[in-house]
Amino acid sequence: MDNLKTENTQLTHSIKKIKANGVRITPQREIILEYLITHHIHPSVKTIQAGISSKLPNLSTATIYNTIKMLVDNELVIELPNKDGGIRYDYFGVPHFHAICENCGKITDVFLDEYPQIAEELEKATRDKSGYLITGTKVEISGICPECQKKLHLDK
Amino acid sequence: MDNLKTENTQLTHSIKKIKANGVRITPQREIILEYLITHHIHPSVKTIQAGISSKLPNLSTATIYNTIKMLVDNELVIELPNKDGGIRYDYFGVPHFHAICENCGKITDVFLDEYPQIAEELEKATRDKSGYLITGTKVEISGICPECQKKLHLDK
DNA sequence: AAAACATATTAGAATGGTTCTAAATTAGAA
DNA sequence: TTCTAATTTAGAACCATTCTAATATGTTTT
Repeated sequence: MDNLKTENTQLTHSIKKIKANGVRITPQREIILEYLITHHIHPSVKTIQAGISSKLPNLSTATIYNTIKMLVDNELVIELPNKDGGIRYDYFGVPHFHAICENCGKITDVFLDEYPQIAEELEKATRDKSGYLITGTKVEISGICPECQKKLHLDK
Repeated sequence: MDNLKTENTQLTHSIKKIKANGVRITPQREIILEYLITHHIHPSVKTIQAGISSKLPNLSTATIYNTIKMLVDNELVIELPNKDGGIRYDYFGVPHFHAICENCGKITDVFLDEYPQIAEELEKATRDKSGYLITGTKVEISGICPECQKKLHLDK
């Protein structure tokens, strides 16, 4: 497993980064962070809670929300609010954007070599035209995923 | 006012488009649509309700939600879910993207000549890499707006 | 123009994700 | 080890959105 080493490295680096900002590391925080680094399913709070319930059976939802807020503040995680009022989360190690299925809600990562340049171009335009101080860019493509195309008989 | 003619045209065209899809035009629907065409403030449902309360004092929130759903289905309006659990709406006449202020929540339109090409490039990559059937693209740049930069003493 | 019917509107209740609160616990510094 | 501020917890509160069932209305047909 090549991923394992990478993910361990990411965990170590992320924890270092958090500590450097004067934030305490608790077992809850480490386990939530590890879950996000090792699960690229853009989980909701509920999904995270279910995913680590064996390790932390008494974990409060408030703790998950607090931890995520901390991770967002430390620029390790981004929030993906959806139309159903919920929010899903994404450990943002490598820059990428998202395709979201309008039928089943699945979120798919899209990695594109040119993406960082494109994001920079959009950010520059925003800076120039609106005077914003930019902190981040999010691209979301809506559509129907291959599985749902089949289900809905939309496939060729 | 050059805008006035444009906005009237947009209203007429939008209503025609809706009717063509077999949807009834009611006073509520027309007033909500007109409000969205003439107010580029990315309003929430509450803001819309307040904005047209003089014309429709007894308007139910359910009607606003229903109307917006219809307008989204007819591709006249896009939804902008935010982190606070609310959704804001945008009449999407001319393609553009958004800058959102992390401090005050304001959403600012950014118009860029190259944007349609950039969106197409991102959509092509998504089609090729993920097999999605694409229906739309959303770009959101996070940052601090000029006013909040001043408030927060972040200005140069 | 009137009747008929499917569709839309309304008020208020229900839902459910997120935030708040106050008490108990704990990480990390001294 | 002791201390203290930060964190966690359980559950209540909040609030945007959705649902429901009764009422009203826009279109089509006669």
